Amino acid sequence: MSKQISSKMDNLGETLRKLREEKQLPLRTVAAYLDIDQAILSKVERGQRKLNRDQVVKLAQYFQVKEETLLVAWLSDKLVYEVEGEQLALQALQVAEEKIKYTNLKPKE
Amino acid sequence: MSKQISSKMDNLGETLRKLREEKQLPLRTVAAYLDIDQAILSKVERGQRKLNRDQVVKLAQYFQVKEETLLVAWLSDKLVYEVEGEQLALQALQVAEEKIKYTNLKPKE
DNA sequence: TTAATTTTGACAAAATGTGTCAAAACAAAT
DNA sequence: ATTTGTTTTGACACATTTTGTCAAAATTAA
Repeated sequence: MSKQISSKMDNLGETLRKLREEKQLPLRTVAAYLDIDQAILSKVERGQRKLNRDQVVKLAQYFQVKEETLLVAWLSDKLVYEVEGEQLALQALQVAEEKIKYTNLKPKE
Repeated sequence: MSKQISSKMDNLGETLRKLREEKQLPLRTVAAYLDIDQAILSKVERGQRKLNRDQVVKLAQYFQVKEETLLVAWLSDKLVYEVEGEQLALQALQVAEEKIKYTNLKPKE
């Protein structure tokens, strides 16, 4: 069977909420750690706001999870947001992948 | 052999420059059609500025090429820009693809 | 060298992003 | 059922980014 696909698995907001609830922490506490208002964190967890890269990295530390996990969720959320509502989303993603693979292949120039 | 990969093939800027040069048009003319300054178009063709969706659609009309072609180039450029410099770019793109496939699968809810 | 085109960078205006604050809504709770 | 703690909402302010103009500099063609 191939990789499981579920929003719970990959969305940053839901992942963060789950982590926070596991530890029974109020928004207030986690928000304070990030030095932002709890209102923002509430919105982040429900996908209405984005965090910046540094905040995501800090949260990986805080919750003791692999930075990579949260960063991929964060980045892919941004990508999905970018192509939201586009018929050609999938094709664009595939072309973007090829472009990235290509530039990774020859990093010179 | 698989799909050819080259920046010329997929980048919006280079595609537009090629189309414009084929028709021997100065930046001024195409820019006027879009109702923007030629400076912007110059930057677009060299990848220093982005167009918006409507402008891309207008240019497909103008140059008589498939809208889809330019839109995929435009969208994928945006995606590449979004993950520029990220180690996890490829993984994020793949996850984003899965998310899109998934939501396309069940458009309800 | 002139004339046309393209490129560059300083600037302005508009749009978006990022955060605060306080009130409203919700949940637990016994 | 009111209290206490938490979460959600929306109005607001400030900062940053986008999107464009303009004119001068650089480049290309004649």
